[in-house]
Amino acid sequence: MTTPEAAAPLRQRRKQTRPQELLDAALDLFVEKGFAATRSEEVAARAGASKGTLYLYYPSKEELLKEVIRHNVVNQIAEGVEIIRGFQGTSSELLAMIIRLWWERVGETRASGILKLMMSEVRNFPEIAQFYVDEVTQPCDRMLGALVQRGIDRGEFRQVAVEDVVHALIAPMLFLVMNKHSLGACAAGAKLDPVAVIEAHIDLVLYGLEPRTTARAAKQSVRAPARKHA
Amino acid sequence: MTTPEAAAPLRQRRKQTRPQELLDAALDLFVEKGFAATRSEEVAARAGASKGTLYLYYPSKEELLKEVIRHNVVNQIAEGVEIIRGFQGTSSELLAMIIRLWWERVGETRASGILKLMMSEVRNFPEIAQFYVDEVTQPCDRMLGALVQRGIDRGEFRQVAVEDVVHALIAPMLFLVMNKHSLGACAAGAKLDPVAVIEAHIDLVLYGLEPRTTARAAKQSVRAPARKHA
DNA sequence: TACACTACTGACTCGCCAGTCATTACCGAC
DNA sequence: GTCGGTAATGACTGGCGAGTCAGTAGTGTA
Repeated sequence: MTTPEAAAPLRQRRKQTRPQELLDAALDLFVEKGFAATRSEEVAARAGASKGTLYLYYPSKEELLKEVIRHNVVNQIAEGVEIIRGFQGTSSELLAMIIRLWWERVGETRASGILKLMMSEVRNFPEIAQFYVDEVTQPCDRMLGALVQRGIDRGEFRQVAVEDVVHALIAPMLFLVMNKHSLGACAAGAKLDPVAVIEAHIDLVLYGLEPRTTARAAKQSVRAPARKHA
Repeated sequence: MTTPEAAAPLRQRRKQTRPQELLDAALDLFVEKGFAATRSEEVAARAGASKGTLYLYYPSKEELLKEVIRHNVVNQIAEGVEIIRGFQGTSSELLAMIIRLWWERVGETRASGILKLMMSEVRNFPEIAQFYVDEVTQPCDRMLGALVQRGIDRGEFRQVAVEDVVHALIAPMLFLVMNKHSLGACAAGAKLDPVAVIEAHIDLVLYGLEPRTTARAAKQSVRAPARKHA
């Protein structure tokens, strides 16, 4: 029962770092347990603060959620746009690079939790949904759409329904992120090897996008009776 | 203040149909609002019953959730296995058929909500997670793995990392279901055309799986420095 | 050392909701 | 029709958790 010689103060005054620490704790817990099932005191505790401190920085649990989203969504798009604009190589290389880069910068990081959070909670917060669609989903679709169109224009990709192919491209990223934050995180035998899946996806898709050069390829594709898009 | 001439009884006795009605109501609400944010009285109300009636059939909210999962998961796999076993045509046709059929029988129906429910809630219920992985995820992976392997064995598909390709195949299904139950359900401009995306996916993937016949195809694929699987 | 200022704390309040159970309404048997 | 059994009800309780605020402890200044 002795006092440690260099006892840290029981209360720490860290006005500068609190907001970020609280946001990080909130993101982790909201992703793990869901918004409604997370108690605000837990968030504070994980950030090393008390409940009162949390409410000092964020006026309500819902505002905290909104701030978590806003904070983690900013800057996720601009970088990708710049990369595409300045890129010199083939569209295949560019597409593969963008996919790998996204996984490295977002998929593997804490920020990927935002995706799960959106999918899980968004129907209870329609304003957040609209914000996310406008600021993330649509810019992202446009960016990838431009990339695929670039490939078609340069003769590197065959003619495809750009908009729909974009969604088929994105899907495995969502799949991996959801796995990481749900089944993969808590059930035996459900954890995937993200890099392997990504490489399989890139391989499949780039080959699938190549201009058709064989007679067999041109006619053997199994088509549906009707297509919506040209 | 007159009594209607053919007044329906204020209390309806329907012991046979109650459980199913309660499960349906619970599934809808859990998918829409999340488990924790759904009040048990809401579930009862949507099923046209009172809270007491709900607890007459299910001992707790959590048991209700488990029953919702169990009830909707049964029989989802067996049918697919039978179709594959008896199929005579090419593996491409089979793969395309399975994907379209799944969308028709599961993706488009209320049962697809189970997928969102699992993704969103499962970390709070590890036993459910394990049950789902054992009963759904893994059988499904094995089934599709067998299908892809069939294609490779018959020379219809090129050599690929079967396990990883399977996940790349499944991903757009998850993507569409999540869209349907989250952003697509509540934000303007986020709704997808599932059939178009599925057809783009099938087209891309079947072409991507074809044996490589051109010299260009064999060498131009953009490969990662290292692959985990053979 | 003393003081003023402010970041921080956690016991408290109050409303909400899971789960209960005494009462009520329905229905088939006679 | 009436009676016994049971399906259904909803007011009630107990506990939990979001949000508050009077008090406390750290920090800069003189």
